[in-house]
Amino acid sequence: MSKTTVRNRSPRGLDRGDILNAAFELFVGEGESGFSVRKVGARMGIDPMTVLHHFGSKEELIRKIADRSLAEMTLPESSGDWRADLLRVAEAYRDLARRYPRLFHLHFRYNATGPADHHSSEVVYRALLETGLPTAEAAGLGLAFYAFVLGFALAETEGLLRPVNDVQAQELEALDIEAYPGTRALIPAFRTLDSDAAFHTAVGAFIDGIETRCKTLGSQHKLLT
Amino acid sequence: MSKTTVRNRSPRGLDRGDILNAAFELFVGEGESGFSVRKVGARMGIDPMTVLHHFGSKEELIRKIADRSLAEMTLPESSGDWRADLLRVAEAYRDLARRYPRLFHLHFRYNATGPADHHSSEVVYRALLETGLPTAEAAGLGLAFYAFVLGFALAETEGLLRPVNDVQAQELEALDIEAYPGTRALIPAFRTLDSDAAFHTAVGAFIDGIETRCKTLGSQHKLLT
DNA sequence: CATTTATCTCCTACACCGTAGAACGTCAAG
DNA sequence: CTTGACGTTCTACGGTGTAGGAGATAAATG
Repeated sequence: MSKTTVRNRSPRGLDRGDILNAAFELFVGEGESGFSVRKVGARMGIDPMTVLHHFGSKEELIRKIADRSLAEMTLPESSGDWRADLLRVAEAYRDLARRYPRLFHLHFRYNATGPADHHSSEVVYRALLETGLPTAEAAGLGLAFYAFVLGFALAETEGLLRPVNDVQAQELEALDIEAYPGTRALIPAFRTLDSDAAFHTAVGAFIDGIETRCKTLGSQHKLLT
Repeated sequence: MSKTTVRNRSPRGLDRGDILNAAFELFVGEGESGFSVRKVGARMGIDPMTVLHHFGSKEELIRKIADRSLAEMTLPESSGDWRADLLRVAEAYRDLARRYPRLFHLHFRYNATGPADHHSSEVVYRALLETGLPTAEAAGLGLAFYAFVLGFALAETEGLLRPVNDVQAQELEALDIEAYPGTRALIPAFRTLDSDAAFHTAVGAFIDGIETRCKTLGSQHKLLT
């Protein structure tokens, strides 16, 4: 019955987990462009090919790195208050993005292929089912909520929600006031932008919109019965 | 006055735009991982270093590629109906993502550093100002809307909104029904997922939520005066 | 015990990458 | 014509992922 023998301790005391840790740290520290299998090997004092032997390819190693960071996320359980649950999931992802900004874009690349982190998505789906929406809408809105949260978090790590500095403000001031009145009017707001406030307002708006949708469908349902 | 002499026709009839076109096609066809300066040179029958001479570095060439795809986007003008305007901007980005799926993630990377495509963001900002929200909220919600739209579009290109196939469905069926009742209940909905519907429902919900926010602030304002 | 077998680790080698630096050719201006 | 700026190419360097094979080591089997 020992077709696949997996050693828990390798000859040189190397553990897959140790290599993954080193790779994780390198990725977190240097970003994807500065990440290489050879550097991981160098950090561990082992041959690069040993790294690849344990993970198959660079691609799969990076996937494991992404999984590892997801595992560090502390997710709330469903509480029965679906609005609060959605907000907490969003906050959890945002926290993760802020903790590992150079890593976060991976969750778009890999989570996408199939819901890997079932735990957090379960919270989202359960919350949406609690609203009483039909399953088709709950599924679509659940995934869209996911995409929204990931999008906001990624945009934030990429700097989109940082207050604009003097140089950027002057660039915006240079825009034609006839063609860009809205942008011009908002320049002071961009300078003092509060990303926390933007996050909570936006997530709150989305949640409010879901609630509105429930009421709309609810009243339609009433009319039909 | 001819301090900087820029030839409109180079010795071999090469145009910066032609190189950019070739690079663009290569990127669209092969994706970022299959993209290289050397391949661009090969496609044009020129030395790779000539490519770099015109664009400075691979990084900047990719930035130009991203700009180029943005330029192809057809954006609506502000119509006075802010809800319709927001929806149209969202649709425009979603279209762009579907047209160039291997390219779209670049907009997260580069647009983020500063609102490059002022035209589309102007439509968004003007729409939000029309709602009567205070400028601080309009700015935050505008950027969040942007992030949401980019996030949805990127998630869609990465496959997050595709209907799950038999294999994926079986993976989900294997989840513990006690721990994952929500996910399990939605499996049929995931199999027949309609990404168009999800998009419109989600964007609609966000817009509804913004409207709710307006009313809330409006009534508060009434109370104070 | 000895022997086989599976696994781990390392080495070498290959094809590819971005790009610095210098050389060369070509064109417009003086 | 001379001069100088610019476009193009060549060469070379240090880096990359990883295929293939050779040893080393431990466990399974006789």
